[in-house]
Amino acid sequence: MANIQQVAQKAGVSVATVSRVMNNSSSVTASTRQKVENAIKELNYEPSVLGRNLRTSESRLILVLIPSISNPFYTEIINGIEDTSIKNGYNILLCETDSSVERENIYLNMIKNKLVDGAISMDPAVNMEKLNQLALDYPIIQCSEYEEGGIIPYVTINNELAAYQAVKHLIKLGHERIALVNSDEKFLYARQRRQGYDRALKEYHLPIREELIYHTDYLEFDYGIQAMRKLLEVQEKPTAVFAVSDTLAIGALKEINQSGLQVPNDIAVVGFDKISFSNMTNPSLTTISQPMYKMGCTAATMLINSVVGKKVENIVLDHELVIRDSTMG
Amino acid sequence: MANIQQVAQKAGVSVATVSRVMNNSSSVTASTRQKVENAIKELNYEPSVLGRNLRTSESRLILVLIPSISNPFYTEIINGIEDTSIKNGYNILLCETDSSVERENIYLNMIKNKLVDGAISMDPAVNMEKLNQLALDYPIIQCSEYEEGGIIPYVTINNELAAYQAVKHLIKLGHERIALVNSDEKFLYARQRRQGYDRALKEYHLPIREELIYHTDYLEFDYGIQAMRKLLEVQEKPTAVFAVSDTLAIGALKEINQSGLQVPNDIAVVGFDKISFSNMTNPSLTTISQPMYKMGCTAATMLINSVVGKKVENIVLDHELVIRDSTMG
DNA sequence: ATTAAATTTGTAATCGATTACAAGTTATGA
DNA sequence: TCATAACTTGTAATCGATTACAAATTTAAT
Repeated sequence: MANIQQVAQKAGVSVATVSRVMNNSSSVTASTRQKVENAIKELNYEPSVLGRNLRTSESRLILVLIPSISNPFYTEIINGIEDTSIKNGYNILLCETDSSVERENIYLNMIKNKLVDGAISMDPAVNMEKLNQLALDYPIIQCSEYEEGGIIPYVTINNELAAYQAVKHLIKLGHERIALVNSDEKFLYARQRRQGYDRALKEYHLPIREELIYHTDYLEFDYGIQAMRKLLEVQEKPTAVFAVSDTLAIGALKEINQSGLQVPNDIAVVGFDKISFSNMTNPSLTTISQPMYKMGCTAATMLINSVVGKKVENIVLDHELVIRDSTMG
Repeated sequence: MANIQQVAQKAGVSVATVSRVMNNSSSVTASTRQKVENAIKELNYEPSVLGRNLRTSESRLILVLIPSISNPFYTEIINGIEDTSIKNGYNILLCETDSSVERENIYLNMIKNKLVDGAISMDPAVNMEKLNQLALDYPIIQCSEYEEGGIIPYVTINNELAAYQAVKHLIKLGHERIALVNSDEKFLYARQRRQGYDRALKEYHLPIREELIYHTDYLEFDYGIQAMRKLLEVQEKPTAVFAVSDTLAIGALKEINQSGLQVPNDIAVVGFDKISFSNMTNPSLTTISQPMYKMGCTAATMLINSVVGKKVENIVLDHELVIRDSTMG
């Protein structure tokens, strides 16, 4: 690969002029510009991003941290982030942390090293201490999961309200024994969805039965199966299940079918996220639709604003209850 | 962020010595090493990857190109790539091309710009001309999809054999009208799987009926539904369907259920890939299991070998037919 | 004690760009 | 025509590391 001096030499100009042509910054005569452009073409020159970034200390690269690429919830968000970033001349660097502090550190250090201009974190298990510390010096946005009262700007939905509406929908259908398949309540979204569940039950004077509340360690299908298996062992079985993710809900669906019961007649199921697969199950899944693409776009916009020095505000987006066959056959 | 000269000054040594401590290359006395390490700790110094890479022209970053993050097929491969990379001191940069030449170029240019040390491509729609040209100068590996007789090393499975076995399985169960839901045969894997399908039918003296072969433009669920809808309109309906991806097969399953027919009694279904969802459908999906994790590991190993200058050979990994409920109720 | 060999440390060039400032060139107006 | 303003171009410093090579120091051998 040719470098800028070779181009300058071939064009018979200085490196400064070549740089000016590349960035069409200050004025260059048409004739010299032509000479330089010819040299560039002849040598097939492309500027070294490394050299440039070292000098300008910007990379036009955005770090996106996700816990796991296998969770379909993130895919739409990422599409939003990517589209918005590219539109603004940034590229994204997608990094899977597996919720491992070690990996997370490797990636977060990129921001200190000027390898990226900022980061969007979507990992609920992120090391908030480290993130807050970094956020003092560098642009960081939290997407979907966040810290209440923290210093890092975030985009999210109203989890409490969404859960409330999901459960209320079940209650309106006549259900009284409604199970909750939640994840670990160390996560804020889990606590918020739990609050919504509680509020709906209280509002309709239904008791909160601990035996109908199950916590899983992970959001994968298998854990949904596990959860449902336990819930079906309860003396008075639930007639409806609200799971805090579609993956869990689909696992539950599978286990209910397996046990010979019918959805929604014997047990109704509601999920959360509206992942694309939620429409492929049999029956199709009632779920809360998060505006995932828009969330991604918003997060990216916020981050880029933050990178260029603008002040950004927290944003709460609207969600929607999507009623399908798993609650109304 | 402190830089190396500040550390040198604080420790009362030269920058060269600091660099030596950082890379524990040549010998440094215990006492000076101590001084430097103290200074590093005090200033909270972390070396600039940009400066280092510019000098050494290596980044210890690997580019991974996938067409779409929403296809679950890639997730396990990526896990394999990531684990192997990290074990060898490399990090990965995951990039979604959406099979867009423009985006692809942006990312592929990173390799010329020394932002990454090499690339693993998994995009069947990749611009082979550009990729081949790059491969002359830089380490590149193709994973899963590849070019026959090309110059780029690849890791894959025997697609023809896998398809042959899948169809043979259906034939052995007594099926004679077996539909094929294929993707565009401009892709090598599609042509190979088609060959396997043809071979199995021929071997058992069954006719190849064009009306039972459907090509889709994309691999998403919706296209499986579309395909099945068409196939159900055929005069003599198929009694079995072989789809070249699980996502398509799951779409087909959904459409069969929707139309009131039973899987596998009315129509049997076989997929390809063994994505994690394939076990969540009702009934669970018979499918070809690709060793995705291992494929990822292999691709990463090959690339790293290539980066350090070793010669690498093409590798064909073993697959497996996983028989589940969608073919044998 | 003296010299040679081995080890440790420092100086300065280098990677490939950008950019302030200086210098050179052209255009403008009296 | 000449002074001045406006515009082009070039020189050289800079970003933050690594690393030959040189210099200084320590160790070993006589």
